[in-house]
Amino acid sequence: MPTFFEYIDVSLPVPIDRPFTYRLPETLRHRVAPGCRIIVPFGSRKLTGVILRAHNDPPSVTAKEALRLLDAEPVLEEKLLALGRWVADYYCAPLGEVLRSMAPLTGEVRRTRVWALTDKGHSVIRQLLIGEPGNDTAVDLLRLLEQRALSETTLERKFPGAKKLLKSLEKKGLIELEQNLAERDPMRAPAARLRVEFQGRPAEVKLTKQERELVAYLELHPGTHNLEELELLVKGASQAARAMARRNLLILKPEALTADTSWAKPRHDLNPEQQAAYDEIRKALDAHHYQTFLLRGVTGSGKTEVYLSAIEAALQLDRGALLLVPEIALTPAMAGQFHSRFGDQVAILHSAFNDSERAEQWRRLRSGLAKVGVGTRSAVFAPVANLGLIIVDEEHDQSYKQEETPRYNGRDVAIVRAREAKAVVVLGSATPSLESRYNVERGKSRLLELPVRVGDRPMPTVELIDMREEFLETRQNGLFSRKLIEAIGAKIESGEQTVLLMNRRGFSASVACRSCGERVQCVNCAVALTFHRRDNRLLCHYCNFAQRVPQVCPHCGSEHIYFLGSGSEKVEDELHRHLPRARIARLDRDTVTGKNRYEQILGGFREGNYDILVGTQMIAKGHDIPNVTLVGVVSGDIGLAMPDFRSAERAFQLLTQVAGRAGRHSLPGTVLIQTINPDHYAIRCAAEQDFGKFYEKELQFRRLMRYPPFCAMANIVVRAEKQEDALRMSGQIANLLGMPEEGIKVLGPAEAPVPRLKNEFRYQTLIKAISRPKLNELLKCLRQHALDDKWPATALVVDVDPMSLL
DNA sequence: AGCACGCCGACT
DNA sequence: GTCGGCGTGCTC
Repeated sequence: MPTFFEYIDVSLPVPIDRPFTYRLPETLRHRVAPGCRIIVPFGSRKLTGVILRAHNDPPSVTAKEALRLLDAEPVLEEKLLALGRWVADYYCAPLGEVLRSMAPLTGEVRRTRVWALTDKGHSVIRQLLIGEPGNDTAVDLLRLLEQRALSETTLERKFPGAKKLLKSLEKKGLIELEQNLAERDPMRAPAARLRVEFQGRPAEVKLTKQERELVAYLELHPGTHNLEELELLVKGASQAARAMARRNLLILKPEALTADTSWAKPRHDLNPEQQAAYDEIRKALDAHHYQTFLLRGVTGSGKTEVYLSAIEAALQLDRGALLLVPEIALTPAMAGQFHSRFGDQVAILHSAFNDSERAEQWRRLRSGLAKVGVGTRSAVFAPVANLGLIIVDEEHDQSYKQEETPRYNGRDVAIVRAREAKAVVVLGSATPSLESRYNVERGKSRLLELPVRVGDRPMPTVELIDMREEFLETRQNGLFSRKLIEAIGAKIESGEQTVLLMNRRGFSASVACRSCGERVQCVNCAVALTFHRRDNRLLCHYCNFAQRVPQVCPHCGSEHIYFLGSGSEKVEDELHRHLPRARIARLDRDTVTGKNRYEQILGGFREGNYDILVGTQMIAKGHDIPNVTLVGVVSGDIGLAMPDFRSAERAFQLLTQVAGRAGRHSLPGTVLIQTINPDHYAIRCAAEQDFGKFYEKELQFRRLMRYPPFCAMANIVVRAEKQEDALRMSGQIANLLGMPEEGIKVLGPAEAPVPRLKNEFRYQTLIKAISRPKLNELLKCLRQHALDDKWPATALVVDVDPMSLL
């Protein structure tokens, strides 16, 4: 093996599924290795890619020279690179895009384009300076650029309408656009993630009023401060601090991930069921074999304690561990729990972190400083050394599936990664996915059960309320049954709290015309707009398009507009009417506006500032709220009618999870589910809290219909702005799949459930295959066809193992 | 996906 | 006449 390489093959984050060959400058020839990131010229751009191979085979085309190596050590070590290849192959995604979503550091280098003076520009401005002070914008602009190259946005802010001016100056050859590879400026991080360090009054510098105020405060309060908190105490602190940091008058550094340890629970002993589950996991860890476990524990059965003990066991064996959690579960409180147990050995990986924060966590794991990674979906790629254990909490959760290319499922990637690493996987859930549960029957996974709640707390009692009967008895088509209102009222009297699920946001589901029956639809999507009363607008829940409520019907001009169906906003509203004294909080995407709003609202509820928490499915996954003894479900039916083979499973999971919010501490809980389908098995099984029965029923349906887990499935969507293009392409799909071979079943192509989305027409085809390789082969054919026929890069969407068909 | 190059309508 | 619209084609 030569130690000098002239060429490298680089995978780039572009939808062109092949590596590109570059020549290495002399200085880099002995320093490169597969898995390192490198900056290369690509067309007129500069891109960061990952080196796949270093070699000495001259390419057929002349190779450009690579620009800059970013890593001395591979950022994606061999096994992770192999995992990336597996993901690209299995999910039919370009390798470059897979690697981009694996290595968070790719974004560390930001591409900016800035306007800079040309040599001619420099000389022109010098001549002008000799003359009179200019009063024309072009001159001012050039003078500004003489000091520093600036981005178009910055210039536009200083000189409104600068865009035109810039173009004409470019024509005159005075300025040019320059590629600027700026390292991400830490000072631009949000205030919440910055800490101010002050070292005493600077000597003899002019400060603005705001800066003086900031200095005054810092002098009175020595030590370091979080910039966001400072902002609340000193007006304009953020701006002043940033300005001062640029002049080196104080130091701004990224906030260390200080965990909130106030929520850490003392370690308690495992109960017999937990101990038994732990023992099994421990045995597998000791054996150093690959093994998957399905840990099915009812809500409140203490799965987390088992996780913590298992991680401890892995650490004792000197192996690393990964814990994956759903998006919504990774909160400071959760991070705190792990921090207090494992200290600095934990690295927290969250998609909301910016690149430098993520890079820091990656480095800690890679260097072995941290041995436990805790994070959301993409954390499955975290460089944990000597990986021994991967835990996937709430494994059924939809957020493990990435809904953009590469459309991987973090849970499934975890299993593949563990198999290669001879590691143990623990999939935990109160409501496992059908696939995972079925894998137990197939012998691919071992079942561990926690059938009772910790501390012998009883399961909540669940009652169905038949809203059809309610209507017959009251002749009123209200949102709430008498029973639910009475129950909530009683809880307010006794000082206990209620959680109320309404799984649709907004005020009313749609707006329709009494005269012609048409519903008001989104201009971009084939979807009814939802009325949001707070801002008195109609909103599209798919593309966020908003419009005023029309006075007359847009179709027939009639004035008889009316509102249909209800959402969480209306639930809150009507609740105020029924229970005027109740203090109500609402938790949905409309009220959770900022990063902290979710915690704020939930925190306020936990502290007892509210009697009732109304919300969408967000509340089903929230944290333990001790004083909640009543859970109400306004409509258990929403979602059941969705054209999706998983709708029953999802309804069951949601109802079971939300029911689990009731009575988790010393008080027993009650759950009231309103429904017009009380006989539907998903609803009945949820009411009986009987996962086993639901599993049997649902499995029967899936087997009959040959849905997963009884087939390998993919959803093919073609999309185009023009309907004719979309139709043409889907016609070709139909031709290609017209005579499917044995073991392949094709449904479609047909209009997608939302035929128009974000201004694109969409047609979809479901493919069910008896074997995974057959499916994969077929999908490769389709992709090849799209390539040969020169379809636009985004026209074909291949979703392997789809979670949602929308 | 970007981004450049290239060919047709409304403006100084 | 030009500016600038976005269709088409390439990226080692």
